[in-house]
Amino acid sequence: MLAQALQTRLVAGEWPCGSAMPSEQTLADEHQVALGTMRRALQLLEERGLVDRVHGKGTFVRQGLAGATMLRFFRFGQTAGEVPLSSIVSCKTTAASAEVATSLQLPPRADVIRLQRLRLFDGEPCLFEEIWLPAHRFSQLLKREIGEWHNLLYPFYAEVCGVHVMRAVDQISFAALTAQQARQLKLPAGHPCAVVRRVASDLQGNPVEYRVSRGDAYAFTYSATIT
Amino acid sequence: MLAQALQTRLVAGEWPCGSAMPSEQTLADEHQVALGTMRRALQLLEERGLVDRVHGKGTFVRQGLAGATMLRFFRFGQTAGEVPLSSIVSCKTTAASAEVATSLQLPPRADVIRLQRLRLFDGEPCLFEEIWLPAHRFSQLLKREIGEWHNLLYPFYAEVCGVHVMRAVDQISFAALTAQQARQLKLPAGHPCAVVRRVASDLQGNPVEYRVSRGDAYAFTYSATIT
DNA sequence: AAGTGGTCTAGACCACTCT
DNA sequence: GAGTGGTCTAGACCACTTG
Repeated sequence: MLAQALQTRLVAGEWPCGSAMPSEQTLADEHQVALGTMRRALQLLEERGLVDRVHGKGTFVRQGLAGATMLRFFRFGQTAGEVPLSSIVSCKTTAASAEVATSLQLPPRADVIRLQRLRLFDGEPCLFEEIWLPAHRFSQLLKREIGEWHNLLYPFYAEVCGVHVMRAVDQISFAALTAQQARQLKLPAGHPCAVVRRVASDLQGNPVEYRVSRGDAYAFTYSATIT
Repeated sequence: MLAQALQTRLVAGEWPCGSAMPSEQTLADEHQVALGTMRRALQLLEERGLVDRVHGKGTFVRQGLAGATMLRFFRFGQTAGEVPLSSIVSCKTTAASAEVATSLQLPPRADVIRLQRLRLFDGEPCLFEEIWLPAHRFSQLLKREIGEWHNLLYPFYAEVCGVHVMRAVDQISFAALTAQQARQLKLPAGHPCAVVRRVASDLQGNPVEYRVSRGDAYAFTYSATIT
């Protein structure tokens, strides 16, 4: 398939994230196919979320996810598009647990960076996040002061470590808060909470972040459409 | 847009649910466009979930949803594809509450059929459902004995009332069980439960069913992908 | 004005399904 | 073998963006 050949070139990094690809005609010539065929292949890449096509401008390699997407699961009263403040609770390098190693496709007890982060709305804690990152790809992160970190991590990963998050899979379940989690969220221990386990991946499909977010179950909301 | 013109013919009921549409060439002639143009229009209709295209056979108007889809939100130990048994708890005609009338786009206090249904796995109750249907479209339902009802309601709606459910929007939240709900599910009152509010619509986009399903929050699971 | 993607044409050939 | 959708070609013209 032509689209697959194009995707291989793209994933190999031939065109940097955010840059414009060659025009349809140029690519068609390079692959020695008709223009219409190349158009169809590029449309497939757009459907797969790998590129953005803009009429009159060109075809661009996607930049990556913005990162404010966790709040689509909760209603805390924030207005649309508003990003809650973040507070890094802890940040240290450690050995991956079995759960973390499996999720990140790392060998057992591999080095990972472990973050704990609290997200605040109106000064009140609303989300408690634990985040694990493969140490070998994120070492640059530790050279930055905590105060320099952005509220949105994904663009920060791209800027500091060159890691572009292109895709995330969220697994939602439900549990009771432990005493430690409850303390962070200023809720009683045992309070019901929604748990979102996320594995984020880069363009090559390699997992680059494992994140577990917890928030008040009664603030949870989500909509899904079946067709 | 050509696809819109085709969709209008389809929604008007020109080709019955499940039947084959005319071939690409025939449709292209009817609309006086080139074959390739009609192909793309049909591909759009397939992306919108209105038709199924089968290589070598033809293009078919979609039958509607099967209906076993509520269990994609829960893990009760059932094996894949297995449909849990249903037990109708009550069935009566009543006046729509504000919530129900709004969801079904009916005038206030319009006549609706109200069902209560328990879904069972291994003899144990796992889901409690309340279902409201517009009385004017589902009057045939009341002429059937409860024992004749199928476990899957959507194909039953189609068979008995000619109503084909093509699309459903699920709104998920969490709450505590009321005493009555808890009794049905054999759980303690106040136990956390996942609530799925569903509005199901037909081909024309008219809402035809409003359903609220409740199950043990600790059995809840769902996966979503962000791109 | 030049370059881009979006739509459309009028064919050709291939792969699949059914009788 | 007849009929279907799937892929591809080699153009034409239009709409949008930028210098």
